[in-house]
Amino acid sequence: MSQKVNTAKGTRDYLPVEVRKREYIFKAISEAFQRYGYESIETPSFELSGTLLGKYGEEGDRLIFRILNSGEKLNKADLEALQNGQLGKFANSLSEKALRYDLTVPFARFVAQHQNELTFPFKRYQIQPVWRADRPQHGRYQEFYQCDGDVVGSDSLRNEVELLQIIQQVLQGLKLPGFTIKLNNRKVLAGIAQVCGVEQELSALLVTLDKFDKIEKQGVKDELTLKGFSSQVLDKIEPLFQLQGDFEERVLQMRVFLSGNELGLKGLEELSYVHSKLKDFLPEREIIEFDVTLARGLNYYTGIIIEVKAHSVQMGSICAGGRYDDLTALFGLKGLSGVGISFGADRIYDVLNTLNLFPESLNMGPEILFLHFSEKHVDQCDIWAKYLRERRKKVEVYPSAVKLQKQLKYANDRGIKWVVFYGDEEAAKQQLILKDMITGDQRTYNADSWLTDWLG
RNA sequence: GAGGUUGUAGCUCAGUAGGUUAGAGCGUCGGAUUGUGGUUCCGAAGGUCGCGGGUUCGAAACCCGUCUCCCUCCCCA
Repeated sequence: MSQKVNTAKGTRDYLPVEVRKREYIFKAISEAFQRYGYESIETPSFELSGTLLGKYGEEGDRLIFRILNSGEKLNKADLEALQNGQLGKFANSLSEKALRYDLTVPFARFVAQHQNELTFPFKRYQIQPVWRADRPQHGRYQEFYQCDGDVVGSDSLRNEVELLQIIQQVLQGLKLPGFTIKLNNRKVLAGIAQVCGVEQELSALLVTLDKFDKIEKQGVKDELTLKGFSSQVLDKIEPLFQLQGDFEERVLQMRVFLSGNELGLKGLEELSYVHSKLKDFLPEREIIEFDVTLARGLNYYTGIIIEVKAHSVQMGSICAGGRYDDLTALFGLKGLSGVGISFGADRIYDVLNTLNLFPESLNMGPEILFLHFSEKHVDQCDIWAKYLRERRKKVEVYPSAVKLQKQLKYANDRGIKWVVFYGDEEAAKQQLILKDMITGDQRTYNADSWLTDWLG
């Protein structure tokens, strides 16, 4: 290699062994969704800027990759805006398309656009890459795959329950030893703000509250003080840091905190309902946790908020989601409530890799390789190979008659278990040798009957 | 978007008071073994020292810029 080459920042290549592992994850997720009747859809990699901009909060727009206009359209560049330092306006004049930032907003657009072609409640899953102009860090990429499942057109909490079951099944299916599903509810958070009389500063309060697990109580208080919250408010929220016990016990404590606040109590009721239903389904409900400080979630969430973290590995959340009552309204379709979750496939990959949880079988290549002695004998090998492939075996015939040492090394490197020796010596005796590359054992078979003998 | 850090062979890394021809291990390739791999032994190939500029008689090393890596914010899968 004479020139230094690299993938772009925050992106990476996937070698065959990595693709096998990724497909293992995708398969676990898509099969789980399918078992619950979700249909797969796809949307374009990029959308009109207007579809995406403004949907993810003020910070969100900054992280959206913009696609530069090409050709004559560049003449539309608003140089005046540039002169005046209006960078946002200038950027908009240069770009009218953007790479999707997540799968939820494009899905909302999709539902609004195809409302007459869909049957509601509509359940879909979608596995595609998304792009964020974020600064790469451990477990954070600029291109990564999300695996979303959403239900729109039903406000039943049974959908939440179903999605949580799916999460549990996927993660259990992937043999993840431990994980915590944290739940909260936007209504509870709104209730907290109302009780404290800071409804106007709701999002400022939530952003800080959400950092509780990281910066702890004092850190939260310091930051809130810095943001101008009064000491009365700080005193008022004190009980939020003192919650103890299991899910229901915490709900009870919050009932006291939110007593008289209709919205907040409604949120608690929802949480309680979801938790009680899960009890019937999930064998290990202790992994379900009520976390009042969980505020994370995009600003379109209105109900339940979900976040999942893996145990015994330091990594951000591997799955997140929530209910959004009005997302499609932004695209002209009102009165349609949705709830969804999003698995972070790349993070799940990193977790499974770190904990060495991928099955050993993923390292295996084709099952059997026919060594190539000469064109004369390889024709017979092709016939056998065809027979085996028709029986769903992964089979290779080495392409040329290079020295055996090289062919065996090839088999070894590829993780091929069986190799077949069929050269002059074997052909003369109407035999072949089958060698087990793992144990090193080899056995002679009759060339006419080995297939049935070996296949059993 | 703000701050910090890193970059030498395919990989992991040595290499500074600036000084001939930039090294090792692993991997790769060839041979020992022209019909037996994963072990061993011998040998070989492989580097614009991230990129661009500057300081200097002389830069992998010092300075500036840029890109990348990793980290802290921000935000999030």
